[in-house]
Amino acid sequence: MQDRYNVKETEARWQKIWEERCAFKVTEDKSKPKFYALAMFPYPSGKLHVGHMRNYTMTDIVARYKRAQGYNVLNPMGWDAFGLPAENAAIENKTHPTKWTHTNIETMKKDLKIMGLAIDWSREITTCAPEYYKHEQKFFLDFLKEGLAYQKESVVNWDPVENTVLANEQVVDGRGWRSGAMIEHKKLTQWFLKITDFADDLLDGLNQLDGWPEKVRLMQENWIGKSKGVKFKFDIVSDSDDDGRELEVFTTRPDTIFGASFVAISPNHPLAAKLATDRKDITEFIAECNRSGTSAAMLETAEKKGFDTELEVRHPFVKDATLRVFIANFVLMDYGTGAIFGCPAHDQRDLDFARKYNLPVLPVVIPEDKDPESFSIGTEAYTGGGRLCNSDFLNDLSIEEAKAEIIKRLEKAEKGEGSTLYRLRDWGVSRQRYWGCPIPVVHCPKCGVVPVAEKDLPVTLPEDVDFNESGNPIANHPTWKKTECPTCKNPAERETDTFDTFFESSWYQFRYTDPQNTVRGFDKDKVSYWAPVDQYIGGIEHAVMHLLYARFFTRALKKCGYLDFDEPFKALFTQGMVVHETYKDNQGKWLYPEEVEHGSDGQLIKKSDSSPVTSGRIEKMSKSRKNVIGLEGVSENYGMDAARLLVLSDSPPDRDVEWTEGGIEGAWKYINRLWRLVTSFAPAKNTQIFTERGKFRAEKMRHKIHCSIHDITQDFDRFHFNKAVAHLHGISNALENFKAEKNDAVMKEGLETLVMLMAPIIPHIAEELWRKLGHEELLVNTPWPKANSTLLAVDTVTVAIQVNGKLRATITLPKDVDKALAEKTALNEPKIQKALDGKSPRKVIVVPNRIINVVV
RNA sequence: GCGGGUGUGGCGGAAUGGUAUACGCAACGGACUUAAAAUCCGUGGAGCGAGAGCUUAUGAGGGUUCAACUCCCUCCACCCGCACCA
Repeated sequence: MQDRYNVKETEARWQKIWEERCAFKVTEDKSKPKFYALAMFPYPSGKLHVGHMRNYTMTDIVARYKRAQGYNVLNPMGWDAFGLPAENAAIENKTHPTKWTHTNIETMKKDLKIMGLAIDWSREITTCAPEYYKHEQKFFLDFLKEGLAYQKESVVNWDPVENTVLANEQVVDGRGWRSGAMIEHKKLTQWFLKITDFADDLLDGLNQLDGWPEKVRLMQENWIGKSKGVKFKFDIVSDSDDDGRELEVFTTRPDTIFGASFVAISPNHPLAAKLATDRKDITEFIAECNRSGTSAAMLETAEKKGFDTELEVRHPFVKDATLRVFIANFVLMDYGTGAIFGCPAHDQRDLDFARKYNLPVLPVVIPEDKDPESFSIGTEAYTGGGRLCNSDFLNDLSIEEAKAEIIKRLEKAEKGEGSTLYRLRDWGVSRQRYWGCPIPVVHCPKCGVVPVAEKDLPVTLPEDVDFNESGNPIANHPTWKKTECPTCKNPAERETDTFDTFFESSWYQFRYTDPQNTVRGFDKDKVSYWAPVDQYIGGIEHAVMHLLYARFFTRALKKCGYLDFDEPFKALFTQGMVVHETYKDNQGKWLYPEEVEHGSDGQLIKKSDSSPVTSGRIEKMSKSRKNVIGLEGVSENYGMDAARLLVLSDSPPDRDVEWTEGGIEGAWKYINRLWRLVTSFAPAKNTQIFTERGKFRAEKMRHKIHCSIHDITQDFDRFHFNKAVAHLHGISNALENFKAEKNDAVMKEGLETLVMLMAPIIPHIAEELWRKLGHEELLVNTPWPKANSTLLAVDTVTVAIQVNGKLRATITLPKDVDKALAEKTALNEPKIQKALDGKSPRKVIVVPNRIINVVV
């Protein structure tokens, strides 16, 4: 028996052996079923901490488990290397983004390697490398040809002090995060991808994605936001009446037209701009609206404000009735026509607006059981069903009938038409930033926008840029943008915008299938063999944007002939985060967990000066709050197996898990228990004879062993890793108790099964114990155990007996016993007799092998 | 504001509408030890009771059912996303 498990030496040794034997390197092999397991790749932000571990551990389990089941498993890793933090670091630490990014990648790769993941490192990709991004520049040129990319004006957050475009997260309370200046809305010509061309297809495709969580599909469905309604035109009342100006609105509730009490347009509506030309107060109101950020959350939470333009429109169905036109800050130019009519009685926002500006509120839909005379609207709009009233020719119709009637009349009068609208907007991919992939087009004074010739790709980023100047460093570069027009050869300028970093992450899953290809993004045969990804694992925060963009990109690539399928990710799992307590010192500064300890009285104190420390909320591990646990320390003291075990134990994989000192201690103790259990096994050489009782216990043990195989296999298939850990405890506890039986054959079967079952979760110690049990072949090359169905079967079951739904007794019955016999046995049970207290049962419900409920 | 989710012992959590609290952590009692740590054995929702046992409990409040953590309605709290963070 070995006395102690040397975790550091053991983990390092097996990682070396796996690497030396290229255990996880894969190539296309048509003789085996393939399995593509993918973890969302990391942004190289600095150091890896245990908060990052969960995603990789779960993907690793899937990869190892599927491999044991005989699949040819692709499990790659790479770096989502473009992004804003690199530019912030450049400004703050004067480090060039290239250097900062590559240094971080190096550190994080080292961290990833000590986790002992079953990754094919030969396929590593880095998105900021020209070898990677040149292919997406080619894709963009293809998208241009296919009409999937185009330019239009769109609004950005503009910091007038820094002369730069700000991300929504860089706008704090309407001000730039660094300059503190009030931000402005500025219109820029930007590149867009036509994701809306695929709106219906992306929506329909969700039905086929049965390997995705229902909630993510719902979120995408809502994001696409298909809604049927009608677009129609109001005539604008004007003094010089004959110019016949019109205002087009979109509504999903044309049935409520008789309840309309105002019309509202977006501050960015062309009509608003037109009115502003000779009205200073309107210009000011629009400017005020534009001083909040551009994000939906900011716009929607801002106080609802309107400006009465004094303009009026004619009601389309009520002769001589007019509606006032407001400019309102809650009407979005991007959605519909940028103009709406407000029906306060049946829309809460319209009602709030109407009350504020004293506009009429007329109910036009009332619940079936209400009387139109007495029905009135207070502070809450009525959005339910019912029939029409106060609506002329619509009266007494249902909502659906009324909608149809209005559409019919509008179409007949050529004033409008039924139309389907999507909330989904085209994907704006232009970013006025340095650290991204350059958009490969040239602006020529004569030819206009001209794509860069394919032979001239990649358009690489200039290295010598200045981050101290305000504005976009590429645009500021003295020479980089100067080029000649690919068509007319006259002097021209390069596009200085770069791609949104979601561009890189929209196709990286395909690049992994052919990472070294210099000619094209990936080979069609290779992508056809490996893709789509069979199991994708990542955070719920990517539920909509990244995942929707990647789904769109796949369709766009299909249209350009790169591949033959629509969906990039067959199955998706969204894992919860690792959370940790936060600490602040008496100055209110965040402290790292290692700076804090418990004082003699149990209070938290700062190690350096014993000053008091307050513990804050348990939050997602993040550098800014310093509640991070580094990997090295954990690896040094407990090993990665213990860490992997901790992030999987207890909490279900899709919920958060808390990292605590006690938790890692507990995991470490269990690792050691497993070590002692297996290494203390010393088979006797002589033949053993067992008593009847011993044979019975051995039978029980074998039943437990095979139940464990069955349970844990099922747990892995269903992503119930926390239950797999619980079931591992189950079998190891049973084996510990069984030790006393001295039954070597059954004990060996049990221990070997245990080691095979633990392998995907805690691979290092499993490999070590497998060797200790006398196996020469690597455990990573050993097939997954199969449960013996005859050993799984049981002949008796415990059945609960309830009286009026309350548990009164349990009895043991033969499995699948006759219902009548079960009922009779239950009623004869003394405890039941007592509970019945002489009353006779009115009804007895027998659920076979489970429960019997006696109703009196 | 809109959309999506979560809520069960002291703690993390388990439970095809069918014995609520599996498994683990912490705690307590015991063994070993000069002692401690480690390890091993045992106890354990809460309340009442000497005890057999009874009552009560899955965020709050209603409902459906022989039976509800599970299904339905209302509410509360927290978390995620909202299009230039990744």
